[in-house]
Amino acid sequence: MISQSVSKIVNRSEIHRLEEICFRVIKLCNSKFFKEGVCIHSPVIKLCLHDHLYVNNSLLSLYSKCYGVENARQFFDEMPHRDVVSWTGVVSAYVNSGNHEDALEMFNFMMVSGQYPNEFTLSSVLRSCSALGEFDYGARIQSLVIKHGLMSNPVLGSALIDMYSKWGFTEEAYKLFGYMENGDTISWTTMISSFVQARKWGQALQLYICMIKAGVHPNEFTFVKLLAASCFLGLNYGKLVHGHTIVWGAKLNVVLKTALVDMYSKCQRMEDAIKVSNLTREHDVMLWTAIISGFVQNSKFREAVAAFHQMEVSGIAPNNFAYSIILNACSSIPSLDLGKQIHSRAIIVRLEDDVSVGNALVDMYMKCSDMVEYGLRVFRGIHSPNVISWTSLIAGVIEHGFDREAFHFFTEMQAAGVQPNSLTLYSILRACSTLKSASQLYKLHGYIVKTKADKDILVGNALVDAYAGLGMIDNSWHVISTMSHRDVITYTSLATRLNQMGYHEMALNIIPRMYNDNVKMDGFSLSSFISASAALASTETGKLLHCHSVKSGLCRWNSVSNGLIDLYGKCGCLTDARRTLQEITEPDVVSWNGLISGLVSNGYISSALSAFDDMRLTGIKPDSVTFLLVVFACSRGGLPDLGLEYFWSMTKLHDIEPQLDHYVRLVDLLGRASRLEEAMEVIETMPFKPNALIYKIILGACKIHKNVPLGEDMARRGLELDPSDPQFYLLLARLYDNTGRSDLAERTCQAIRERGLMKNTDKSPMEFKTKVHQFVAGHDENEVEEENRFSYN
DNA sequence: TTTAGGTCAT
Repeated sequence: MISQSVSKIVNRSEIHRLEEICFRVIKLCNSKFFKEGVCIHSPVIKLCLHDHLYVNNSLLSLYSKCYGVENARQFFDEMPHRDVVSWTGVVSAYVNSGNHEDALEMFNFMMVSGQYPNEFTLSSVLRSCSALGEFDYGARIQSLVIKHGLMSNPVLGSALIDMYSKWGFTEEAYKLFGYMENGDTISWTTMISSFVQARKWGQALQLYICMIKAGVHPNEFTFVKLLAASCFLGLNYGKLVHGHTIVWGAKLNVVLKTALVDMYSKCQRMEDAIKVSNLTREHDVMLWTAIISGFVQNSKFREAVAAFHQMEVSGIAPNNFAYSIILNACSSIPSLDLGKQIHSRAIIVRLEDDVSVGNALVDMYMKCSDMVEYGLRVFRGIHSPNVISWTSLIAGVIEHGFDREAFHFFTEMQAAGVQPNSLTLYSILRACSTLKSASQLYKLHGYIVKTKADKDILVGNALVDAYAGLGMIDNSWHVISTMSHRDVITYTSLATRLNQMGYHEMALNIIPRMYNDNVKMDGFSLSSFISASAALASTETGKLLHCHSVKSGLCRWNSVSNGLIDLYGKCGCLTDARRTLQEITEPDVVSWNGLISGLVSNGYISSALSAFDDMRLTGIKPDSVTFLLVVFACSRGGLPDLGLEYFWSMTKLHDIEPQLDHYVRLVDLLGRASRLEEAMEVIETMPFKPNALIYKIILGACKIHKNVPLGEDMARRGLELDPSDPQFYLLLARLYDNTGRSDLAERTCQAIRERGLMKNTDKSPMEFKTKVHQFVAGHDENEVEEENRFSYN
């Protein structure tokens, strides 16, 4: 219709009138942005109005919107005359299409041509500087802004604030904001956005309060940013901001709804999130993605899958974000079947090549499949793997126990020009501990110091833990001393490692270091310290830690109270152990196991079995550890039939499959009760290969029951398993001694010396001999008991 | 011809 009217006018050769009408039509097309507008570019118009600047500038704008920036550029090049609007038009065309390099190049041409920029040009150029991180260029533009006296222009002010914020210079941005008089909604919102980007949530909210006081009206843009801050400030702030959106009459568009959904889901209020999303019918791909993500964050995986399906049914195609999130849900469930289904859909919708989807697939296969091959195959299919792809791969192979391969991938990643980030380093440092590779650790440490990656506490903590995992405690402390700050994880991981190595006193010495460093204990660290005190049977330290747990309220953590029960049990303070259990609001199976263990190891067999009954009466189901304890209790209490009953009740009543340890206890139970034949039958029929301990137990029992042939057989079978274990000889020597065959006992001790088995111990041959005689004198329980002693932690 | 907003991952 437009082209017809224009043609009619051309035929009548009313050129002046045409100019005016064309100008208006183009303006209309520009503002309405409807496709019919493109007919205006017909050659007739171009010929007739070839040197009409205003018309051409409008046409340029239309070209960039309808035909893309390249055509706009071509049109610009053909223009006989250009003014600041023409130049700005083509610069902003490049900016809007994301061609920031070309935008800056065009701006350079403009300056060379002698054309002065205006505020419109400068704000466009600032956007490009911001996007490209062109610090010096941006600073030059700022000086132009100052030179032209445009600092008070709110548009330029906002663009400068935005640029400084994107570079991470929040303070400079705030200074600029302070210089601006008459800030408008946009400049205030930009500054709030700057604080949010810098993770200064509280300052963002404070600035909002100042904004209201200054009489500037917030709008939906402002609230979107405030809601992002509220996610981290907590639900009360989020609700307050939500209330303000209503008070200030902000338009509940799909963007504001998405921000509200995100806030409620991050505050674990999915019901409210859904309620908000249903307030209006408008849903787009980002809103749906936020909803799906919310369900995943709140571990509602079924609902997440349902929402994904609902989104598709509503006619909105899930994008790469939605696919990544739903694959993440598959990893968390974990469900390989669902993951495979989503994978095939991603292929159908051609999102397979998207790097985010690829990364999520690598992660999903690594977490859901028993084999690393699937994940590796997906990884190899990613065109340009980024640091997240590599980290998913490395963390995945480490999880599958391929620590050595992780190092190969780490090297390959760097060779491909991808630099590791904190999480990559965190993962690879874990592999160092597992591989016990000090040389790799030194290399990594060097790299970390060089790249200043240790500024991230995650990396610093991983380094501390890696050195401690290799037993290099001094190096751990050295790293700690070089860290800019330390947190509770720094000290807890070190304490845990020290406990694992048996350096319990060193673990306890961390407490004053933490105190001096103003690092507060949490439930995890306190549990570690309690466990160190328990291992040392240190009632004094234990009681101090108990006091601390009550004062700090950390006794609410079951792991803390359970540690205390264990501690009191090991110290023989069974009244305290029982009281601690009674003070727990909801004791769990570990709490009860702790009490039973304490009672058994202190010889209170009937009390231990009563505690087992009490536990079941309170509705707590016993676990496999409980049965190790009760069978052991029966063994020590000389109650073989009851022990057998408990043992068989595991499968019959409690659906717990006995493990090798349970069979060891069972053999011990029967051996102590002189039921050696039954014990041997257990060994022959159990679904596990006997271990050395089980032979030692029978061998010990043979001594008591003076069964030399069986004892010799057990020693022979045991030595087949481990010929270098001197205990078999020692136990055999005891058996011979006990049956009056001191000649054979002496010959057996001789064998120990001849075979050089003493080097495995710290003791001299004489001490060994004495020890053997000590056994004979009746203290013989200790030697096997040492290994046989129950440890449930 | 110019300025501010929402969904993902290791």
